[in-house]
Formats: sequence, C-alpha cells, structure tokens
Amino acid sequence: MSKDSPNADSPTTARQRRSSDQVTLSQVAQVAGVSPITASRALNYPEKVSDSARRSVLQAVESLGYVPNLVAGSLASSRSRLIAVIVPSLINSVFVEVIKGLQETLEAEGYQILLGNTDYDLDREYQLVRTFLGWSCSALVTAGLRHNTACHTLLANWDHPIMEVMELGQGMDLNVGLDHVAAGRCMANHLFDKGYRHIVYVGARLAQDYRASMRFDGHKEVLKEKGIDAPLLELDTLGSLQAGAEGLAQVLAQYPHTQAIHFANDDLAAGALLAAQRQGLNVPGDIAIAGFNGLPLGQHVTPQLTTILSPREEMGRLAAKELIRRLSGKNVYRRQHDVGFTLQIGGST
Amino acid sequence: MSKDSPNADSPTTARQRRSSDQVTLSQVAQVAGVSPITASRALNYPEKVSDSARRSVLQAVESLGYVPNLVAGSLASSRSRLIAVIVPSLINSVFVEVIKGLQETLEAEGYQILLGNTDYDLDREYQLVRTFLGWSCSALVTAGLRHNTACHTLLANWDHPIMEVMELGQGMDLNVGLDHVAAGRCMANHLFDKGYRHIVYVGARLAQDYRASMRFDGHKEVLKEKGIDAPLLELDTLGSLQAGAEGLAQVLAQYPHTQAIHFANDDLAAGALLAAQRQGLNVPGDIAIAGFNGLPLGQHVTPQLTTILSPREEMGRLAAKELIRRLSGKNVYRRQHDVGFTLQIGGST
DNA sequence: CGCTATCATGACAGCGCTACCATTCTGGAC
DNA sequence: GTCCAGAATGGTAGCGCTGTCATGATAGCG
Repeated sequence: MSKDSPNADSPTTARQRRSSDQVTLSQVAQVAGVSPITASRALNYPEKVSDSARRSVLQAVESLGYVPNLVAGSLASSRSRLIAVIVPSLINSVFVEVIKGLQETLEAEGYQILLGNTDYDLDREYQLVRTFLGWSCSALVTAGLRHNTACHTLLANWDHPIMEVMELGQGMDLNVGLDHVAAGRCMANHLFDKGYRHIVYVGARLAQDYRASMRFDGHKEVLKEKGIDAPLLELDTLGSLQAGAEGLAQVLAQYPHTQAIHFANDDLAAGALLAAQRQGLNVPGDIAIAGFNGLPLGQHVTPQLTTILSPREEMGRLAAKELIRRLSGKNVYRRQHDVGFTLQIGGST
Repeated sequence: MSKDSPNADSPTTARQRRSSDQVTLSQVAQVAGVSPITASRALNYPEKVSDSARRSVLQAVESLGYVPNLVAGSLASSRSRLIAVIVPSLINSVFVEVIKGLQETLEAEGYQILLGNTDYDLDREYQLVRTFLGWSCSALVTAGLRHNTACHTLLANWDHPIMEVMELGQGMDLNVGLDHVAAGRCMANHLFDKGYRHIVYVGARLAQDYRASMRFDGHKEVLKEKGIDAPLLELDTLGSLQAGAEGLAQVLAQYPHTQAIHFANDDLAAGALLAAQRQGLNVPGDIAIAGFNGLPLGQHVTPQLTTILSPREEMGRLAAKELIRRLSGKNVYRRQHDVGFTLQIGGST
C-alpha cells in the first residue's frame, strides 16, 4: 500500500504465478527488520528468539494483517495440527457428543477437526481416511474397531496416532470406549431381576450399528443362562422416536405376551414410551421399557426411562487428552481406556 | 520396491530432509512411464490425457498405494477443497442438523469440512476464521450475521465465498436463512388468536442466542400492537429440557396469571411440557406451551407441541448447493435465500 | 587471554505438487 | 505439399513456509 509497487524490485522473475495480494511471512520479516526464518520462529517458537525480535515481528504481523499460510507450513514441516474425525452418523446425537468432547479439548490445544461422515459405510470410511491422510493429519479418530481391509492396511502403515473410540477392544493403536456386550448383559440382568421373563430386544439396522448388536449378544447370553428365550426385533429405519413407536407396535403384534422391551437406544425407547402413553398403556405395568445411552430426554419423560448411561462427552475428552499426550511425544500412555457405564434405573421397568 | 534404491540417482543433494517413505506423484509417474505433470493431470483432469496414459497412471497409483498429498497440491494451486464451517454450539442439535445438510452435499462433491465451534464467542469466531483462512479454504460457512469488527474486516478482504446461514438478512456475501422476527410474530399471533392474553416469552442466554431474542422482538411487536404486555423471562442456563422445567416453575412463580408460555425453542418447551405432566398440570388447560424448531421430540409428546418448523437440514443443503454453484464458477446465483418456516399447531396451545 | 558452550540469527534448500508456457505431434483445409 | 488448429505432453519455476546446518555474538572457564 505505502510502497509504489512491491514487485518492481523483482526483475529476474519473468512471470508472476498469481499476484496474490496475500501477505507473506517474508513481508512481515522485512517490515520487522529480521530474516524470514526468525519471523517464523517468533511465531512458532517464541522462546527461541530475543524479546526485541519477537516484539517487532508481532507488531509487523499486526500492522500488515498477516495470516499465516498453514498449508505452506504443513508442507514444509509435514505437521498439520489437523485431526481427522470420522463418525458413522451425525443424526445420532451420541456421536455428536463425542465430537463435542473431542472438539473442546483439541481446539484448546490449537488443533482443528476435519470431520467425516461415513453413513455406516466402511468403503466410504476408507475413502475418507485416504483423503485425510492426504492432509497429513496429526492423528485420526474413528468410531469403532471395524474397518475394511484396504482401510486397515492403509492405517497400519501410517505413522501417526490412531484413536478408535466408542467400543472397547483390541484396536490398531489407541482405544477409548466401553464394553457393549457387558452393557447388554447388565440391562438383561436388571430386567430379569425385576421379574420379567418375556423380554424382546428391539434394535434398528443392527448390521450397521453393530455396537447395538453386541449389546444384544450380551443380552442374549444372560437370558440363555437363565434358560429364557431372547427374541429379537430388527427395524430397518434408523433409531428415532418414530421408529421406537413402530417398534412398540410391532412387538405388541408379534409377541403379545411381552413384559419388557430392551431397546437398543434411548431414542427408540423414549419413542416407544411416549407412544405407549398416547395409547394409554401403563409403563411398566403393561409393558416395561429400557434403553441405552442416558439421553436427557429419557430422564424427563414420565416414568423416567431405565437406561444405561454412557459417558459420551467424557469419551471424547479422554480420547483427545490421550491423543494430545501422545502427540506431545510423551510415550507414557495406556493404549486402552475403559470409560465404563452406569445402569440408571428409572420408573419404566 | 522393484528398483534397487530410488535415491541412488540423486547424487547432488547432500542431505535428505525426511526419508519419508511416502510415495510421491513423481514415483507414480516414473512407474507409469510419463512425466509428473501428466500423472497429475491424469488424476485431476482425466479428460485431458490420453486413455493409455490415464490407464497406466491409475495402475501405478494402485500398485504403489499412492495417496495424494493434498497439502502440497493446495499450496501449489491455492485451492483446497476444504470448507470451513463455524457454528456457535454443538449441543444445540439445530446446528448439527445444518452441518449434516452441508456435509452430505459437500462430501458428495469432494469437499471436506473443517469444523469450528465458537461457543457463542465472537472473539473465538475471529480466531477460528483466521486459522481457517490460513488453510486457504475454498469457502466459509458461518452461523449468523453478527461478527466482531476484526472478523468482519478479515472476511471483507477475503476473495472466497462466504455463506452466512440461520438468519435472513443483509450478509457479507451469500445468505441462507429464515426471518426470526417474522417467526416470533407468527407464534405470537397464533397465541393471541387462540385467545391467550397473558403470555410470557421464555428464553435462555438471549445475548448469545440473539436469534431467539429476534423472535422475542417479533413476539413483542405483535403483543404491543394488540395492546398487551409482553413479559420476558430469561434463563441463564443454555436451552435444555432441564432449563425448560425450571423456566416453567419460574413463570408460575413470577407470573401466576400466565395462560401461555412462548419458549425460545423446543428443548425448553418440551422440558416444560414434560415437567407440567409430572406436576399434574393440564396442558393447554392450565397452561399453554409453544416452542420453536420442530424437533422430533415435540411431535411425540402428548399433547403434541405447537411449534414453528424450521427446515434445518434443508438450510444446510441449500447453502451447500449455492456454494458449490458459486465455486464452479457459475455467477448466476441469488445472494439471499429465505427458507421460510411453518407454524405447526399441536395440542399444547 | 584463548578456548569452548550457549544463544540468536541467517542462508539455503526443498516439502510435493501444479500453473504456465513451450514443444511436439496429429489431421484436416486449401 | 504447406499451413494451421488442436490435442497431448513435458520443462521450468515456483506456492510460502520450515528443517538443517553454519555463522556470528555472547558468556563462562581455567
């Protein structure tokens, strides 16, 4: 602005690629009266330069309105402060809460989130992973331990932290989650202890939401041990209040003797509970209802929903903390973290 | 792999920076028997190279397991296929639904989302914008039309599309949203028409959630026109079922003659409705309740919640489509899109 | 006072890719 | 056969930044 023309004194270069009014670090350095590399250090490693240098650089940054080009920085350093987060769904608030936990912890440390959504499709996951590796992300967070082989190979050869969340198990690298089979067992035991003997498990798209199917496995194990049948009703719409209402109707039609329904999640359970109310059914007198997740909704309906509380935001925060610890070079970490769960007994069972 | 050592024939370079086992485009080109630039074109502009060249490049990519370095590509082309999305909150499902709409449309076009959360803090927003501009994002989506001056200046000088969503108005560039004042008016009119005269508006943190306060403005206007008082109760916890229950209690205590409560959103309204049920209050007989958003929850409680349906995913999809259109160079677009809203009358009023 | 350890700074090269221009090669019009 | 349009390909030179090493300045030691 003040100078006549900034490229008048660069006679050698025959052509400019892009005039690109963007302020560069070199310009900042020039204004500050230091070399570009010192300007770089002043911004990235402030403790490595003298006070005076740092001050003049910061002042130049301010006056020029310099915005660092992170793309160039990442290319040069092959570090990006970008964390890839891949989830199967954004409709399901559970994943959003995990993202929230990740987000607040990672942003505080100056990391940004690159968000990907697989829609429960492992091939899509592979594509996303490829793209994200191309961004030389510092780490990758993915929901679940199951991946297709291409994805597995790609990640196995990747030399950055990988964090698999939601479920507990032998992962590729780091893992923060809970034991879904145990959660399923826990609820089944509760229902049995309450005296229910005709119990139906209702889930939605279990092939995709395989964690729900792991809970069913636990549920089935327990009932089998007790010598009881464990019928399963699978809905083919994704979990929602509406689907829960339909689930209730189908159970009543197909299994009229049912005393209790163990829903794969709280959305379904709450939907069924509200539908039961609309139909004048007594919960738990006519039918008991249990869910999974501990969504706020379940705590506000009457009767309060019996559910299993999973610490979702906490899972995100813990995962983020472990990643940060790992990324700061500390090797002291546990590969696996069990965040546990809590049976929350309401009036619905 | 097949060759002895790829860097044996680069004798001039004294030192290697990082050995970086990463496969580069040059290696792909070498294997494919073409120049690097042709390999680049084969991947980015397939129609610009011959069939044979394209085939051999793709085959080389496959066999080497090449993953393009998007950071380098972005630096060279100053395009990134990254879209910054900045929202004030992830707890509020409304923003998540907009993100979902954006996400599914943008991912289909090969764009990735860089997600930022301001926690309703405009200074934080500015920081995020700075960071995201540093990634040379192709475009930026932000919730709302209000920004601090630094942010405004920064964005005004930025030469990429900016999309402001959620509320309708004179934005910086593109805008997709709805008229919140009109929505507030709409609901107030409905309540008046239903015969209610003692109506309290209940919101949470209106200074932050200023869109809720715009709805209150509309609400107030209408009641003023009718010559009625428009008391406001502001909660200082964020919108949630719990807060709604508290809001109900406070209204009953402070304004015992209240006939109807106009809540700033469905979370609050549903929380109040469920709380009313727990307390044996008749809705709408003892107290009428209305919300805003049209969350599924409101449609499943009994009585069904009267609310205003806002097309949130649709807003995200439309915003994404407009951005894509703009990014593909088409200049034919409307700067402003009103997605409208629908009054949904349930049994709660 | 000379020697080495430490700090602050700078020169250089290069991260992996693509924009730009130049070149070659084809095929058709005349 | 000449000329030119157009397609396919390649060479060169960066994009803006930071890792690596080298240098100069300062301090610490016997």
